[in-house]
Formats: sequence, C-alpha cells, structure tokens
Amino acid sequence: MSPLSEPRWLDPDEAAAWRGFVTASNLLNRRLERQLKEDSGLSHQQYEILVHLSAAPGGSLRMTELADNLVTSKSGLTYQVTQLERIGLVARRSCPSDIRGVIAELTDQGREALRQAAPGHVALVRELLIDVLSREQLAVLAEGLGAVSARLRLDEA
Amino acid sequence: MSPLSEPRWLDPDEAAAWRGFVTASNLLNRRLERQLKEDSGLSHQQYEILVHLSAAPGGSLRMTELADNLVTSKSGLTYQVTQLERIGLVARRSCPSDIRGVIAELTDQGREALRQAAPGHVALVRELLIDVLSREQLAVLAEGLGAVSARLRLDEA
DNA sequence: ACACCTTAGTTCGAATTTGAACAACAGGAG
DNA sequence: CTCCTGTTGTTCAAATTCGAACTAAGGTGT
Repeated sequence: MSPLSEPRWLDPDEAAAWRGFVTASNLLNRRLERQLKEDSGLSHQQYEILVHLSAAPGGSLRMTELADNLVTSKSGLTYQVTQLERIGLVARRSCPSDIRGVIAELTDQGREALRQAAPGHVALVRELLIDVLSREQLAVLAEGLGAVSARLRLDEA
Repeated sequence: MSPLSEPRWLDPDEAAAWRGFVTASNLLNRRLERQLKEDSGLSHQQYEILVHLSAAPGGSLRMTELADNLVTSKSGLTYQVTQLERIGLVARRSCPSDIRGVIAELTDQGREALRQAAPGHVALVRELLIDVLSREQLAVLAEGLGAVSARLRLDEA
C-alpha cells in the first residue's frame, strides 16, 4: 500500500528547516538584487556571470558550461550574455575545437566592473548571512547544502 | 582607514557555505518548479500562495500580509492572485474594516487543488532536501536560517 | 473640519525568464 | 563515406517579475 498510502508530511522541525530555507533564500535574493543594482547597475545574475568567468581559467567559458554553473536556462544565458556584451563587460569568441561552440570571455572592462562591485556585495553577504551564523553553523550549512547540491546535480543527468 | 580598507573576503569555509546556499537554492527551485507545473499545472509561487492562505485562519489573508509572507512585490502578487482567480482557486473579497483592503480567500476548489498537489510536492522536498540531511543538520539549518530570516526581516522595517 | 503624511492595491511599461522549435554541427556505428 | 543520434547556441512567443506612478482611503494633529 506504499505508493497510494498517506504521504509523509513534514514534522515541525523539518517544516521549520524548509520554510527557513525558502524564506531566507527569497529575502536574501531580494536584498542582494537591490544592492547590486543600486551600487553597480548589475543584476545578481549578471554579477554571477562575471564571477564565474573570472574564476575560470582564461576568464572564459563555453556557454553551456556557464549555464550549468549558474543553474539557468540556455536561452536565459544567451540573453544575459548579449546584455553584458552590449555594455562591454563580456565578449563572445568562437570555440576553436567546436565550430558550434561559443566562448564567453571576460573583458578588461568586465574585470574592472567586477573589482568595483565585489566589495559591496561581499560585505552585504557577510552582514546578512555569514556573520549571523556561528562557525559551526557555517560548517554544517556548507556540508549539508553541498550534499543537497550534489544530490540535485546527479538526477539531472 | 576602515571604510576604505581592503574588504574582508570570504574564507574557504564561508565561500563554500555561500556557494552551497545559492546553488542548492537555484537547483531546488528549478526542480520543484518543473514538478509542480507538470503534476498540477501550478507554479511554485502559486502553490505557495495556496499554502499560505490554507494556513491562515479562515483561509484568507489581506493582500499586503500575503505579499510579506511570500516575499514578493505587491504588483507581482496582484498578478498571481488574478491568475488564480481566473482558474477559480482563489476569490477576492473586500475587507470589512478597511475599504481599501482586499482579502484573498481560498475557494473550495483551491483547497482541493492544494490537497491534490501537496503530496507530490512534499515528497520531492523530502527526497531532495530533508532526507539528504541528518537530524542534526536539519536542526542547525532551521535555527540558522531562521536567524538569518529574522535578521533580514528586521532591516526591512 | 482641515491639511498632511502614510498605507492599500492596482495599473502600466520595461526587463527578464522559460521551454519549445529550430538550424548547424559533432561523433560514432555500420 | 553515410546515416543517426545527441549537442550547441539562438530565436521566438508567452508568461512572469519588478519598480514607479497612480487612485483612493486611513489616521493624525491642529
């Protein structure tokens, strides 16, 4: 009778964890979005694109890789990269080993924009999340959510 | 020299926690969105509206209260409530004590839709988040993210 | 009663996101 | 080589989101 049996609802602790996760996530995104837009004219998504490119060797990544890292749709990335290209922070190059491939590359201007935007962003992340939690809480959070992410990456493939 | 000094960057543990949070959040939302849409034709946001209304006394809430609970913009809520009204899951009533006020109320059909959508949603939340974490991790997560949420609610006012 | 500031909800336009459809190519099996 | 299947990135229409401007009403102090 398992498949049709009563579902296992969340007990109070589980519900608290889930609700906390959703609420904190929404509030944080909202706040960071505002700060970035006001401070640098960038959306959180655009900022993340710059961060991932900056962290990649050569400051460049294939579109698909970038979309996977960012957890966004391919078409969404196409749009945002076009926007970033328009304002000169990112450039498109064609991939040498694959004619279909497109490589998004951080420009010098893009590096500069990131250098200028990062401190305020990091400070706010610290203020709203990192510094609110203890060292132990942070460690548990990193390990736990790392496992959750890994679990989610798995059944995508 | 404090305001202009080098910002305190995130150390490896802090960065892992932050990245885990962002990644898990994005992947989870993506997955839940797909499941809900396929299974019930509802977006995650619409589902959350039904949940919050269902949990409220009388199955009804003022628009502003609802928007605060959901962490969304007022205009965004107006749009979604209109959609839900169109398909008969929510009804609008005017508030007795305040002529400007609008009360969103769950209809019988809305309760039924929620009753039908909830098991699959909860099962997936359990599979992707709850059951991946230990009891201790869940407790830490609930407490930590509760604190983060409270912190964020504060400097909104 | 009056002016004044705040609040509630909607409307509007612009920006963004998504999935599906598409065209072009890659990488093998035969 | 040739067919076949899977991938890559873009385009497109539709849906959603947000903030600013707006209307209307509450609430306060004088």
